[in-house]
Amino acid sequence: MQNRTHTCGELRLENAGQKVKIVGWMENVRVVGGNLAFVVVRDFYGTTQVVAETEDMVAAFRAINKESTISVEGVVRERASKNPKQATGDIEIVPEKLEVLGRCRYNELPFEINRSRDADEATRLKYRFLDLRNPAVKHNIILRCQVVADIRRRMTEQGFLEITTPILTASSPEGARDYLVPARKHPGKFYALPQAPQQFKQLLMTSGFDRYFQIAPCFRDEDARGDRTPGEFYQLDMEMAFAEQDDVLGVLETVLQPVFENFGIYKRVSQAPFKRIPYREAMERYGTDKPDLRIDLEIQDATALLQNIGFGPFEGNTVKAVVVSDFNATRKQIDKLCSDVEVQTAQKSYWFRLDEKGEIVGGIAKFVQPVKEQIVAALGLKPGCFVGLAAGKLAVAQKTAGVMRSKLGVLCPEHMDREQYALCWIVDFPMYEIGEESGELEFCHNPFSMPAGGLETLLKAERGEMDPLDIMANQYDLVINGYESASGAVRNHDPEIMIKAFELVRLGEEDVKKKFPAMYNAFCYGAPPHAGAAPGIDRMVMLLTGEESIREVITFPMNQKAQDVMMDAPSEVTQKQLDELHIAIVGEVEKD
RNA sequence: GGCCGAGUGGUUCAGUCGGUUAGAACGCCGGCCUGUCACGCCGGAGGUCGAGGGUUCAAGUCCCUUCUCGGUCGCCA
Repeated sequence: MQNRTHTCGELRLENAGQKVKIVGWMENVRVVGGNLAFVVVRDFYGTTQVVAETEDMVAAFRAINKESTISVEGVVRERASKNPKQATGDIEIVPEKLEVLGRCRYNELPFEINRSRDADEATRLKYRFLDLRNPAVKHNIILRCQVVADIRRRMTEQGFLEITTPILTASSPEGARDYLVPARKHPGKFYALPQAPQQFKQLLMTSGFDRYFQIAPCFRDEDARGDRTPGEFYQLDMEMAFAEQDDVLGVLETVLQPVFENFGIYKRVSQAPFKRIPYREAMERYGTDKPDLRIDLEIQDATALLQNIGFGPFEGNTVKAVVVSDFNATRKQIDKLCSDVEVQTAQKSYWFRLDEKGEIVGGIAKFVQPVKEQIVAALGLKPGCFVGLAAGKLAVAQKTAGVMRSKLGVLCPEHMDREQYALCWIVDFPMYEIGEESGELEFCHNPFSMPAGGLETLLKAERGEMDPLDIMANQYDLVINGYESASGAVRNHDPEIMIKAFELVRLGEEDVKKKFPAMYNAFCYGAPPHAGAAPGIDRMVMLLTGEESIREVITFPMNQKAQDVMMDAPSEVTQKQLDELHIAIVGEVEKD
């Protein structure tokens, strides 16, 4: 027999009596006596039990280190004692021939395969090839493949073409830090890895490809987070010509809603069309542009009532309140909540409660007491309510209250129905904002978005007939359970509007040409109105699997410092390589 | 770069107020065991307590410095 006849997941009772050959990793040997041992063989598909019944065979298996790859030829037999927990638990193989295919040279592993998730993450990443042998770890990667395949199918069914775009391209002047690649043939010049295929997909639109998508790698040299991998990540990048916002939202609803229903750990999923919440409303009600709608709490304004009660931090400030009914957390939990909020926002937060008798107690109760009747009426308070408070300039108070809201959701399960996917669109983002550093008008997100109302709106702002801060962009984010999961826009395809949009931030035609030469040039040759978006694949799979770390859904992730400890990247290169690239290392550097 | 947390046999952790020979579980090695399936029972090996310095009669424990990892803020059009 040359190849395996069956995988380790497929033998059943009806195979009893057959002569078979399986191959896989020797997961475990349970010796039950001098001439009886049970051996577990694992491959991609499952595990199968092999029973050694002679002294020689027991000794042969015992001589092999666990996790070696072996092949076993033998006869399938019904088990004397079946295991209902195992798919192949009705049968076992009585071996006739045992062969070691790939010896594991170590009898102790860095971690036990089936408990690898308990091991230190640095160790897991260094031995990721072993970590991935764990079916629980492997499962996330398999699911990711299935999700990507499903997305491809649904996009293709809707007439989208998958087109790949260059990985070596030009550095783009805005946004994240670029990864640079020195150009050997052009001393002193660099390619950059794309932060997204943004410009290429817009160029494809001007070329007449009506519907484009790509499961696209994106590269950004920014620091990692639990939900953000450093270096590289994947997006479902898509764009449609002659399309508007509703067309894009409709396509993504058609694609993503079933993905969450079919692959998610939670079976309840928002039905399309998803709720659309204007940016300003989201900030007002949830204190964030990525609200977790699984939490039923909303932020209320308490400025008029509480600003002048003589409590210092409220004076002259906006005051936002989060009311939680039937609150029963402990004082210790409240203190923890406030300190967590402070860590995350660098802002103090305040609180009081209504006890069972309806008396105002705790926190800043003393200050609130004089306006008790008004506040109870205005916020609709009942006995047992908790009121979390945040103060500051409008945006600060909103943001702080928003963080408080999400932490209160976690603290109070009765206000957060966790086991579901709550999807919504945040729409109508402002086009401009006042930059924190510059104090001047700047683009809020990206300059590719079409301002709502087009040229006419920009001209009004220019003439002083409207506040540029009130100009909305045709831009939208998909938010799932509090995670920003996609970002998109109706693009600005009109050079004239583009220039005007840039003029409002003290730039002009020359800057547009310099920053986006290909796109500007292309748009001067007749561009279709177009719109698109880019949902993040990694983050989506993370939500589908319920993982809290994005690294659990990436096959070979880097650590927080953007190092691949398995491959030892980044690493030093030879002087010859540097010379060819005209690169000199200057200053202090860490030596490996 | 700031802040928070962690670092103790191969792995995951415990270690009280600074005080005997630093413990446990899993793994490993040896022995016993004829139906195990997280096999069981008995025995054994395995530790510069991340590193360096300090305080002390005495440091895993207290202090300082530093390294590594994770979380978070900045950052991520």
